[in-house]
Amino acid sequence: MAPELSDAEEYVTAVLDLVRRIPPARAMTYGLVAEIVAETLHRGGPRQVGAVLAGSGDRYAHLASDGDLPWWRVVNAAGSPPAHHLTEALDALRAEGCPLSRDGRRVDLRRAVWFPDQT
DNA sequence: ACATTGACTAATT
DNA sequence: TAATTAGCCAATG
Repeated sequence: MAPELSDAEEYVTAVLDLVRRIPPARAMTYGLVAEIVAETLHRGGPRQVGAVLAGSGDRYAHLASDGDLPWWRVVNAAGSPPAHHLTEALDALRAEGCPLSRDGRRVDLRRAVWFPDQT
């Protein structure tokens, strides 16, 4: 059976599980991820989601299940990927055909945004 | 306890 | 459209 998780681990797990479900060529915003998670855990905000993804490679590596985390599908409210890995994220998004703005520097959220209940 | 920090956001200019 | 500002929530030291 599943091991007991601390509150922090529970939150991290919820975020990672949701992000893993984002289909290729689609995207979610930090705020949207935070809302969905908060529906069940009743805590956290956009900045917490950012903190989880920022630490998914080190601090939370033990919960990140290897490296299969499509972190580039989570962008800010303006559609921009994290500044630290901007080009890498944009390359990945372009590669899977995610709708981008005309200048190709951000996701066209009007077309690409994904909600968990729409498969 | 308190201050700082951040892969955020919405409103304002 | 881009820069600034104030609010936000929880982790960290």
